[in-house]
Amino acid sequence: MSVRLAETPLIRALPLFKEMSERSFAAMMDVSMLQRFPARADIIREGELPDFLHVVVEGAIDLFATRDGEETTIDIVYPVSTFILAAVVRDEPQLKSARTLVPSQLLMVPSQVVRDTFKHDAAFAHGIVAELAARYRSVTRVLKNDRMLSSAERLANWILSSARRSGRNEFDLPLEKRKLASYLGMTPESYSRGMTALEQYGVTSHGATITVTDPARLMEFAKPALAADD
Amino acid sequence: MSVRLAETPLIRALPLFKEMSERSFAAMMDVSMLQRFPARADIIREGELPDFLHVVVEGAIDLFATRDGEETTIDIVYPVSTFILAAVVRDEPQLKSARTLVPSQLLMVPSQVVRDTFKHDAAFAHGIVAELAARYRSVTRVLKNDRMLSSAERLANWILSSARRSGRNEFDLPLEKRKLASYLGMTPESYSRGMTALEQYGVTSHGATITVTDPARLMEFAKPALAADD
DNA sequence: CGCTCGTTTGAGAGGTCTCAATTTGGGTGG
DNA sequence: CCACCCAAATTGAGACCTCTCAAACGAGCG
Repeated sequence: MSVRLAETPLIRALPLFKEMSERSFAAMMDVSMLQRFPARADIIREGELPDFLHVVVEGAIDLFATRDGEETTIDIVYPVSTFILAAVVRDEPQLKSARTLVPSQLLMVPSQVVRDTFKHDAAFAHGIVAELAARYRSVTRVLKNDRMLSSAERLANWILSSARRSGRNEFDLPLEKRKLASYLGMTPESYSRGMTALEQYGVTSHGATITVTDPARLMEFAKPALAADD
Repeated sequence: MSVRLAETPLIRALPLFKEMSERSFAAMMDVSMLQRFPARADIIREGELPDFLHVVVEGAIDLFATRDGEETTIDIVYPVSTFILAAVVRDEPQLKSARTLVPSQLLMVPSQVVRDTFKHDAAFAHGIVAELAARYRSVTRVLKNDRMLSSAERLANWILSSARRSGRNEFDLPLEKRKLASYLGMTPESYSRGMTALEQYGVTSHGATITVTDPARLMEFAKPALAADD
């Protein structure tokens, strides 16, 4: 029920924990857990009160909402982001469920400890604020894209960001196409057709590999004003 | 360029400021402004860096995004919420524009002061965190509704929340129908048709007054699982 | 080698939007 | 106080996007 001493330096280096006092940090690690999960493991369920703040140390997490058996992916988080921070802070029911997309390692800090700590440790509070603000802006962007872009445009923008992030014009899908489709707010069928439609704007796709053959043309189509500002 | 002494008690009582130190509060008020705006006044524009954190002391604010001349309302904030907090915290471009819906009074705190203060004042940081988390959850709910509900269902849920908030089965629209439609992610035409469709589920509408004649039936239609949890 | 599950393709239905015309309602000035 | 005017709201018709349902295809794995 506590993080091993050997592993604390890794965690200590994360932005969220970097500036907090040694004392608070030690106390927090003492009651936290660093745990590994296999792929597709359910971590939390929508509607429950948050027991832990989760930090993605390694892997990838799918945050999704459910209704009538349907799922929609709200966000996908990678190291070293947190998830369900807002629910922890407010001690209110979680608005989304979470599961691992790939084998992952999570740091789990008891909710009550998080709340107690940031009341006293201004540096930790600062880290929480920065993280919360980042997550907030992320959903806001998703909402804007959903509201103002067609599915093909959302896809185009996603491809552009991915290419930019990878630094090259060719990259591999980091997740199943159906998950990506859900994240982009569309069905797998629409994703597939969208991909076909983008061929004329300089995108080719072979299996899980996507290649942007004509970035300028793709940008012209995507009008990436929205996704750009992060 | 500073809030008058006589007005500080009002502000001091707000959740965001209630627990901060007297010293920080006084210093902050000294460089902040309390300002009145007429209806439909532009307050901030998407894409700009935030100069001030805004607190809605009185009135109502429309937060919207623009693209190709089209607007979509992302959120509507009432006293005593803040807006563009995330952009202020991260000192990054604002993701949305803001304008007053009705004559409003806003407290404007210079961004830099906000950032400096919450680094040192844990109680203020706590307030910021709570506010940020609340806004975050709010957008998350909007996104979930957009993704998983039909426009009529979104409308039904909104009516149910409004009725619940007012404590009665009858209430007046607090804003233009077109704005409400935009907030709910639909066109004015769809709003109008949606309203007609809801008549069979126990909703009548005369002018700006909406009456829920059969709450049970409306809830059955709306399946308010999503909007409920605030 | 044959499953199984994800992906693609096809056909069709449905929801929402656009454009246009009409009606309603609120505000202003005579 | 009333008539007018403008903007908002409603109604209608049609198009478009996206979804649903079904079937075919393909890749990975036992």
